[in-house]
Amino acid sequence: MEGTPHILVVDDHRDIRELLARYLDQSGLRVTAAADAAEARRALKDAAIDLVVLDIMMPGEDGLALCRHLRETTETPVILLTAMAEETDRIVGLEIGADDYITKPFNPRELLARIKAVLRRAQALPPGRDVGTAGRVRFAGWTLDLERRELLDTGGVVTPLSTGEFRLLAAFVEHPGRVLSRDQLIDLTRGRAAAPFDRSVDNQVSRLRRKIEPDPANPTLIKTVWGGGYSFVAEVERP
Amino acid sequence: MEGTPHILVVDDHRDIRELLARYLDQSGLRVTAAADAAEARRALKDAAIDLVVLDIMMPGEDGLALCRHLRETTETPVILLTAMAEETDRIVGLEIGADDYITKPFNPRELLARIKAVLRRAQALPPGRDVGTAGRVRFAGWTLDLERRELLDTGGVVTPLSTGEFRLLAAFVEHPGRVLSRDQLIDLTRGRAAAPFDRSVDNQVSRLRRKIEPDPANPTLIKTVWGGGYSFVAEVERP
DNA sequence: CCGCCCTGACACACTCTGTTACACTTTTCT
DNA sequence: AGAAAAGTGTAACAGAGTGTGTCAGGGCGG
Repeated sequence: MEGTPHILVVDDHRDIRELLARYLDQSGLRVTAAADAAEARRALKDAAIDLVVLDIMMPGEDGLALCRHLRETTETPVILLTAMAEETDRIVGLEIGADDYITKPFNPRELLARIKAVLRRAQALPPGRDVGTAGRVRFAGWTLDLERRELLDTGGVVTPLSTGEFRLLAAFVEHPGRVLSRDQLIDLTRGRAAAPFDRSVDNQVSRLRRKIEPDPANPTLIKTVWGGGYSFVAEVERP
Repeated sequence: MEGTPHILVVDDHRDIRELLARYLDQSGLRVTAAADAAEARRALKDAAIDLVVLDIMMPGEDGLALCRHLRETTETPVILLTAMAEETDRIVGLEIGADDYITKPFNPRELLARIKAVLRRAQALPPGRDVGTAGRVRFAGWTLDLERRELLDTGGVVTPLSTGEFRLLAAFVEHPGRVLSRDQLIDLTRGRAAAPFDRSVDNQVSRLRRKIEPDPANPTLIKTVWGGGYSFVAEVERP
């Protein structure tokens, strides 16, 4: 998220859409407006949207469906607009993964406050798209090139990694020292939920250890946390 | 945060406090209640709190002050309770760093939905250097590396600790000289409540003593407090 | 001194994890 | 396109980590 945050407003009511766009624009945010889900998807594809304000009551594709899709495929925060203070709608919205919601009629100032709150929370999140900052990281003598997806040893020789191994290692490198559950690792590496008795992570970890651990039988880089998951304990340097 | 999330409810009104505690408890969460900021601070110190529900209108230390303190010193999410739908209060609350707020009177179901939403977000992993207050501590010749989850003797040789042993030792090191009940230890090490006749802590203490005590039969580091729990009496240095 | 409760130690059952093998899918090569 | 290779998920087994039950020993109150 560089410079001014870019907000996408999705609402089929032209007056509300334009009112919001103008107000947010005057408040120093960049705004793109969309009248339906299709337009919204186009905007999300073309621009680097930082946050979506979404009316859930829309003709055609439902707002909730779009919200769900957003949550499944991206990290972009969503604030829902609900037409009425229908409580079940609210709860469904939050459970579907929206970051916040606000009921019409609402005060633009309050919406702005919520936008800022959500953006502040999301600011710590990775700028998934701009690979420019990805670059290289070093740990325990290894160098991982996140752009070229290559792992180099001290001599600069490439150690081949499969896609899954690379993603797993990248996930670890992005969260050093933190215990990551199998659920979280599956989410980070493949963006989907885990199956009930999913052992695939164990397998990938085992394969990765064989490639990067000095002694795979006594791991010093990827530690197992019994009943919790795995933790990448190596010191990570970002140049 | 593993196991059931532990919620701290802070409200000076006894009826609201107990109503909330009961409702959240029945919803499968663990709950601790506090009547004022002092109690709240104590609870935050003693237990591993995952989220705080905080009334901002309280006698003595202001709720907002406690909120600010939380945000400055920890990552624990906060949901504010505001007595009236005073808009400025709302915005001030969000800008102070609360993760959400709800105005009284409120529906417990909605609060529950918000709690779940905030917890889900908190679990969504801000990347990067998020190791918290980790580091190294030294005691009685041992060095415990909280990041790498390793225990080193005077010669720098690693003494293998299981996950449970490491967590127990970490809990002791974080609260030196303090008597910790079995309940508290289970909360701190596994984030869940204790079973009625839980002897697992005794067992873990026994196993840990065998590894770190010079003479496990006469413990000098982990002292037993008859009828109270255990106390880590070694001097802890944090560099 | 005696009964009671709490604690330490041990054994065992159970759960979780590492590894291997293999089937299935995807990619690469010809 | 088909065949070969690599990558990946599932199943199975062995081993380590952990919780529970039991018994013995020691503190505490009578």
